[in-house]
Amino acid sequence: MTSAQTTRKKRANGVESRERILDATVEIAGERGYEGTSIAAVSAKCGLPASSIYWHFKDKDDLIAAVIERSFETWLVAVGLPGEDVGTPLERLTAMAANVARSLLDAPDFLRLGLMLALERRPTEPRGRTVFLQVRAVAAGKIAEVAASLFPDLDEDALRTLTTYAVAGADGLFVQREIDGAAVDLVALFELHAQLVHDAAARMAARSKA
Amino acid sequence: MTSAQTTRKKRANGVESRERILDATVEIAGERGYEGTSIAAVSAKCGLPASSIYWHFKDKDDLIAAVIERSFETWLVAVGLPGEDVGTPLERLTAMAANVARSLLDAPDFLRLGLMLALERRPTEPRGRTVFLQVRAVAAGKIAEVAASLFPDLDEDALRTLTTYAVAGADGLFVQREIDGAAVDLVALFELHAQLVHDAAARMAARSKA
Amino acid sequence: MTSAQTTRKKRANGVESRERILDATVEIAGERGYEGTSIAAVSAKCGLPASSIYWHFKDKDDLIAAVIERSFETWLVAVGLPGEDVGTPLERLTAMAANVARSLLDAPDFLRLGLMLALERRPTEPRGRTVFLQVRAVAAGKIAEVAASLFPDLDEDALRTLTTYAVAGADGLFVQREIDGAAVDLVALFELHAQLVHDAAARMAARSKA
Amino acid sequence: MTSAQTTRKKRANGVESRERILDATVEIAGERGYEGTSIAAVSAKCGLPASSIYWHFKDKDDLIAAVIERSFETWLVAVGLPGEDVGTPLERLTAMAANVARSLLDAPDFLRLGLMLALERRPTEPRGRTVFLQVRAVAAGKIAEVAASLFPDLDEDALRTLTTYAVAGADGLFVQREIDGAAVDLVALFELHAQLVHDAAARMAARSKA
DNA sequence: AATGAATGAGGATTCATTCAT
DNA sequence: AATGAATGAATCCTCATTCAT
Repeated sequence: MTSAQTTRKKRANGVESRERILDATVEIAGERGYEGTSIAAVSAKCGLPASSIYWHFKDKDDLIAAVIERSFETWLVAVGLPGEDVGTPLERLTAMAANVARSLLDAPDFLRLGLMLALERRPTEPRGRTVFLQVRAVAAGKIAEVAASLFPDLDEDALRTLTTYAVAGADGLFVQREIDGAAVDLVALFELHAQLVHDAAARMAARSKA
Repeated sequence: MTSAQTTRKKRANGVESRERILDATVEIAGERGYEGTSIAAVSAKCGLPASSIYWHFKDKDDLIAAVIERSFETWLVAVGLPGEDVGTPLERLTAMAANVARSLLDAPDFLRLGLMLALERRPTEPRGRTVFLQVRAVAAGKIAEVAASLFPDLDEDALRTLTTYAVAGADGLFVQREIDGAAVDLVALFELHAQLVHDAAARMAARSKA
Repeated sequence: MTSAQTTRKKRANGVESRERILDATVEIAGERGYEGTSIAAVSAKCGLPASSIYWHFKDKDDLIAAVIERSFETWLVAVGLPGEDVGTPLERLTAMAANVARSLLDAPDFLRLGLMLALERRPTEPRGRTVFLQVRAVAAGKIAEVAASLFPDLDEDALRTLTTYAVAGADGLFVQREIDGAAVDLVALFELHAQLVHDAAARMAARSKA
Repeated sequence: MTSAQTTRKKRANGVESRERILDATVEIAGERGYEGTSIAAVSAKCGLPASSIYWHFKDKDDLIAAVIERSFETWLVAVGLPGEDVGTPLERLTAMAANVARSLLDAPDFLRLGLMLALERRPTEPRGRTVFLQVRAVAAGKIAEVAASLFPDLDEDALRTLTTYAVAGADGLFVQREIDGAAVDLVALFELHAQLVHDAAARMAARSKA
């Protein structure tokens, strides 16, 4: 423990301040979206003056993009890796879906905030939206990978359709959960989703082969 | 040409003004969401001064709620009635889904705006959000009705699960279309969705009977 | 009872509307003063649209002046005439003071509103202020009359000083009552005031005579 | 001349800005009361933009309360301490009254503004009104102290009555001066007031003793 | 690494008033 | 005698951002 820490307790810990700002922003942006997130509100919530926020982030856009980035990374860790390659394709898909569902129960802010941004169509697209779409493309890529490895016979078109449908379903179920809260059994619905996607993939793969 | 038309814009017709305001608001709110919709922007787009907007609507909340209500009604008309009772359940479901998909390509304002509001969690819920959720419940009800008539053996639990899944899928696909634009073949994806929901329903009904 | 009154109940009774507007204005202006009184608020309270208020009154200034005038007239009736010429000067003064005090217990709006206006110093004096000052001059004149008749030896200077002091005391006690409410025994204080003014008058008259 | 003075007005001194805002507000609020005081007008008079005013004061309420507080403190200094304990009670009371009268000729802003606020009865009491009433209670307390020391025989009831009467008289005379301007010899009237209060006190003390 | 103070633009909303009907 | 609709100016206040320290 340095003397600076003991006596002042506030001797400039840049990293910690940055983190405090992001924490505050996540909370507010998750509540009120992009426009609804004001620097003043973030400042009030994190205790640092507004001008300090500008020391850590170029502008509001930058701040929100950073929030999405950080939240996505956190989520990626929470979902975990695809897991071992055991069981039938259906078993493996179902396990993965349940895993994702559980990770979404903590309502990752990047998804809620990102979807809000994605639905907007403002002339100058916020950087946060771009980040979200990239991040989402990464996720879609992983899904496509798994699908391709489980059903090698799928042609490219079918693969894209399935991936789109799989991601869309995940989004929709997440929205449902946001709206109806605990009344929605997210894990069960994701398992159902996995099964239906699996069936569709099997059918498409069979047709492709023929 | 009446004198009213000649004098132009002065001493105007209340109903028409109201409509003009709603038209302008739909456009802006669809683009920028709740907070991003400024009364000044609406005023600029519809040509009426901001103070006149307040003659027709109590406040911004009221205005946006009205927009959602009207847009939903327009959409309901656009989707049309469930259609005739012909064909197999699968054919009928697929036709309905395609219908919904097409209607969403045209008049999706209430959905985009509504989803944005639904994703927010602000402490004092905007009236627009409430309206959207009600309106959405109406839509879910209709779906449940159709499902119950096509698969009378479904128990209540299965019915609720299926409805939730069907609505969630629709939301998700709509979001996908908003994000990726024309690259997404909304009609095809809705047809796929209809098929998967149908298969799931058939399976559940069979299990229920047994 | 005419058929119009029976069937419609709202067949244009100008006088009654005017009265309703004044009633509403008195309440609001008494609460919030001149600037705080908005036509919209008056309209909301009396049920008539704002434009109707402008049918009855030229503008806001006119409306408020009318309120003060009417309230003063009501009050004049409530105070009543100076009463019979019986008893010693002190007795008569005390009786008058008690009378005034009792009339002020209903907190006549013209006084509260008038004092608010009187304390303002805006560049263009509201007509309501002028009306109040006139009305107040009338009241001061009556007091001077009584004093002159009770103490004929008072010279003009002394008379003016006494009148000013008497009126000022009344104002001050009224303000006190407004601030502290029922905790102030207005009648007792007015009686004390009457006695002190009486003593001062007697002393001055004696000095004048000498 | 320091660089700060040369750059002029930029990168300014917080305390001084605050003071400038208060100065401007005192002038305007003294003229037009609470509602009549617009932030835009204050901004114009003090040279700082409206948004800067909000850096120093939470809102208009806060600003006006601060004005009253400061003006009262200024006034307290201007009235000065009760002075030395010399002369008869009457002489001392008269000297104090003249002192107060003179101070009211100079720095009466808090009183004029405060009385305006005191006369209002709006549902949500402005903080400025609360501050004024507190401040006024302090003043009344000092008067009661002096009275008690000059007439130790006064019982509590008499003391309260006298204090109320003394304060009310001061208010009323101040109002009179505001209305009639220089035509009112405030010092002379305060001396008369002091004498009458003195006589009343003496009488009450005698009665109390008996 | 931080922050007190400032600022112009813009936010929603209310104002007193008008006028055709 | 009354009113629905409109309107420009003003209201209070918040916005994102800057910059000297």
